[in-house]
Amino acid sequence: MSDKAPALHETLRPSMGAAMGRIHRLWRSAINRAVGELGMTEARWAVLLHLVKVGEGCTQQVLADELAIEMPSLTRTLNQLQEQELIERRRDPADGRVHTLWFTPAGRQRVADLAVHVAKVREQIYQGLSTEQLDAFAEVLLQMETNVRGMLNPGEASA
Amino acid sequence: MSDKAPALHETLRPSMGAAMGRIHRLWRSAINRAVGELGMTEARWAVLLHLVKVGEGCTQQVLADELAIEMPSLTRTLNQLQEQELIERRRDPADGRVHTLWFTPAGRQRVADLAVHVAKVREQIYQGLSTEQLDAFAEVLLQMETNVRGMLNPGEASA
DNA sequence: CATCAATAGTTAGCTTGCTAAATAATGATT
DNA sequence: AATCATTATTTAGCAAGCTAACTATTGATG
Repeated sequence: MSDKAPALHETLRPSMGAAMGRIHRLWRSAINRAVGELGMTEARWAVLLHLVKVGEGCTQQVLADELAIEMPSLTRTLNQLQEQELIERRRDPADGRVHTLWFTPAGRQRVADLAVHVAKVREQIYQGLSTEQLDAFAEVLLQMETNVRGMLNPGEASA
Repeated sequence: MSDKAPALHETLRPSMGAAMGRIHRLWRSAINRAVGELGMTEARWAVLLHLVKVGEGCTQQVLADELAIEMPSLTRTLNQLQEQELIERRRDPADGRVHTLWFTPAGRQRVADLAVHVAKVREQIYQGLSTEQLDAFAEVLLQMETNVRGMLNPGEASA
């Protein structure tokens, strides 16, 4: 018993970034499967979800930052969502460079429909995990996101 | 005190999948920045790292599953690594369909060099988090990975 | 008010994920 | 031995991330 197997974190912690990568790919695949029939992909769903989160009327810049994707990626996905008539861009009368983003009525309805499907995937991924575990997990995610954002943008206030 | 703000997990837990997506993108960006000078990308680094993990001599199939990517994605990245003379494919004499994967001496050295750079990123991402938090986090990651893999491949033993 | 740097968004083209279909080798069955 | 399904890998082409470079608008400065 003097030389027992290394503790979990000793073997896993070095590659938790890679683990998040794997889980993200697997999860994306599960979401794509769940929402595909509604003409949706994980990328499009993520945009809709984050638009709910930051609130209608925001700029593309703000939404891209919230999603942690670059503007050109967002532009393409917004084009698709606009094509599907789920969102619309409106020029800001106060600043001609800016587009603000809004749901169409169909878009708002679609978000509600999708949320049901996504919730099912969520439940399955959380299986076997306690509320305490999930809370602790959420807290670490928050801290990590703050840390990486700070690392990539060294000269920025965090709020 | 009857109507206080919702607990952290109440607001965050619904979108932890999205949070992992954001963190993965941000982390990938940080890794790309850290290893770019060595002619490396996060995708290539991940392949090297997982080849260390599963061990030389494994098949592409096994490595792809471990990485949670599809075979065609792996094929392309292996081509690049072979081009850089960091790994080599050997035909399995016992089964002509199979390629087994091996590091070149340069490849083994490169992994060691890269690990140093990646470790620096890791330290920054783990800032402000205790050993206990990271252990708990690792455990939840493990469970989630098991859950999603099970969800995507319903008819498979897990080990 | 003319110019010039900064900002929001787009376009073009690369990387790396994916699925579908092709190729090649194996193993089971007649 | 000939055929046929299965398995490992590759090829081809789409999806969605990225950077670099472009356009249009703003706002600051001479």
